[in-house]
Amino acid sequence: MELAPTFPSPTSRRQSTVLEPVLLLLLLEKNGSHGYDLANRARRLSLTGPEVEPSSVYRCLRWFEKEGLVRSEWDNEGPGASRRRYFLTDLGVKSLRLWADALKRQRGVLDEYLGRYRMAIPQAMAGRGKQST
Amino acid sequence: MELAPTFPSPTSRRQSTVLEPVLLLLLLEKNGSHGYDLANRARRLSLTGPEVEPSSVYRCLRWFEKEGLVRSEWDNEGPGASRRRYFLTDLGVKSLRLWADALKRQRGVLDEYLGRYRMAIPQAMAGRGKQST
DNA sequence: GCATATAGGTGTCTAATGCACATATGGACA
DNA sequence: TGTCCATATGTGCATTAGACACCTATATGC
Repeated sequence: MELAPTFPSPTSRRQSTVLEPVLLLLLLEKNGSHGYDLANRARRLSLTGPEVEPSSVYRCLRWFEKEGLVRSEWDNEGPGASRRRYFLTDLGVKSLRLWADALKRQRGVLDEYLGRYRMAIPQAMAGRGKQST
Repeated sequence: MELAPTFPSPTSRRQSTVLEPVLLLLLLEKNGSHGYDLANRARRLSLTGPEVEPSSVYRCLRWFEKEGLVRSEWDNEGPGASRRRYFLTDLGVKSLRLWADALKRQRGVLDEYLGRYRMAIPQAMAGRGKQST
């Protein structure tokens, strides 16, 4: 548990609870991506801050493959170390669709949350002596 | 990790990673709430489905108190078992404000995610033979 | 030779939390 | 009286995610 998301964070270091839908979308956008590239592109879409652990990405991708959401193949072409390229399966696309539906609902809840927050916070500010920020 | 949020969920049962801001807002809306009531009201604002474990709520509230985000007092008035009433402290309000800021950013990321999803999904549907739904 | 960027991992420990279970009060009802 | 249910608050255990440290390998620049 965290005091607040971007706080000095007392003990916890929990990161992306929502890596899965991000990786699935990035694969939909560019099928055949490899882990290192996905880890870099995931930062822009990360719901929990711009930090994305590459090791978490690799593990997630292996889990995807075990569950049949992606298949992979080695790519030894080009310079540098070999890349393992990942490709979405039909099941992967289906999973992504379910994730997207859930995230739409989440956005609805988020809107309700923020609306209620805006309704409730002014009184609290007044009642406690108008703290700044 | 989950295949998808509302899937038959193979192994995991992870619930609300975002209980904290919900409870803080509910306390702002009705200061002096008790855990059982918060658990019921939290279902409407839960980002991960309508299930909210009361035990998680109680544990979260005790953690809040330990961290100084709330203070509590026993209420033996009225019928039934005693309630422990919780009151936000200034630190609790501050934490809520930080959470709200983070959730605003999250909604921005969510918007980008859903926009990119809508851009990318039609091609995938066409390329794979227009699956239904 | 050595650092750095790219690329892909494993091992381990901690924190979150779902589930089962324990406790107590008071009302309904037979 | 006894039993059941709703309210109300918790604890203990086992599973799980994930942060961090660490390891390997290739190619390029200095």
